[in-house]
Amino acid sequence: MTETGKEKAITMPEAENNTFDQPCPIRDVLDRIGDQWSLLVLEALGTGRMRFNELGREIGDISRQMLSRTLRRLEHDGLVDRTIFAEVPPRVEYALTDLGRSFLGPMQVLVKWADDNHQAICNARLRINKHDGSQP
Amino acid sequence: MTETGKEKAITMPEAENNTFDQPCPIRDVLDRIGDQWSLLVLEALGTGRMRFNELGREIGDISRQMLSRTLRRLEHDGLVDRTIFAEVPPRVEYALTDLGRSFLGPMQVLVKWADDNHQAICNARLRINKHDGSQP
DNA sequence: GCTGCATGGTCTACTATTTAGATCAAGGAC
DNA sequence: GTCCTTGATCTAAATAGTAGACCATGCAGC
Repeated sequence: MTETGKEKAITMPEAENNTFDQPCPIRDVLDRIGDQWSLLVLEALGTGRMRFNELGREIGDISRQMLSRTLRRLEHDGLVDRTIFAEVPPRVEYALTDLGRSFLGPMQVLVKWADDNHQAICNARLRINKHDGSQP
Repeated sequence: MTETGKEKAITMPEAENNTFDQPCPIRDVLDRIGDQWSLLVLEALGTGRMRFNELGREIGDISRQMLSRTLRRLEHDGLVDRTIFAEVPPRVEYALTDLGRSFLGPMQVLVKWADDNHQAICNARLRINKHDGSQP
């Protein structure tokens, strides 16, 4: 079950879904950036170019595989640029492209909302929502 | 090995993480709305109040379990309001709260970006990114 | 009177994704 | 010679998500 001959996304990172049969572009784009890590990676890169492990340290709790995969996807989508320096030990730097930078604005709006409404959300969470069907 | 600082108790819907030891509110909020489904649910509810199955049909490919879980979480976070009508067959309607509605603006910005840049992303995807170590 | 349908979920069994940790390659420090 | 560094990748195990069966309830049809 674990290593059966199914070549899925783990074994073939290159063979991602390239067919754009998504009816709506929003859905298509949200499928990519709406995951756990992409926003965080883009936010981290918003502060400037970074190396792989530096990025991992900045985000804190991302596994190397997911960092690698997320970066590859963002690069593939044209949001992130990857530069390899032929040094030893190897150095690889990641930076936002123009397209990637254009995303910072919308993301900042989102982050601002999160910041502004964090307290309200905390309050809602602390209020025990008992749905015992209290019908007046 | 068991729990090293990061507990995301999604497996236990009742016992959600109520401790706010997240250093940054952005991270805390993004952990909730930055998943596959929350955005889509909020977007769907943005058009008006809806019943459970209606919502599922609108989104299309969400499992009932995830829809239920996502709605419960959004309700718990105070973004969505749940109204049960004591009828048979049972009727449950979901609607955005004021807090939930306040999120529509930021989301629209995001959706607009997705819409505007969908083509650029498609172009980037179609361009085969071969990283054969071509250093300048 | 009994069966079947509709709704809003939940439970279970399976599948897919994510993680943790080992490993790799290659040059430099010791 | 041995170990350290970096940027990954591979494997095995844990976790998250899916599809579909199932539940309760009142009414329509037989």
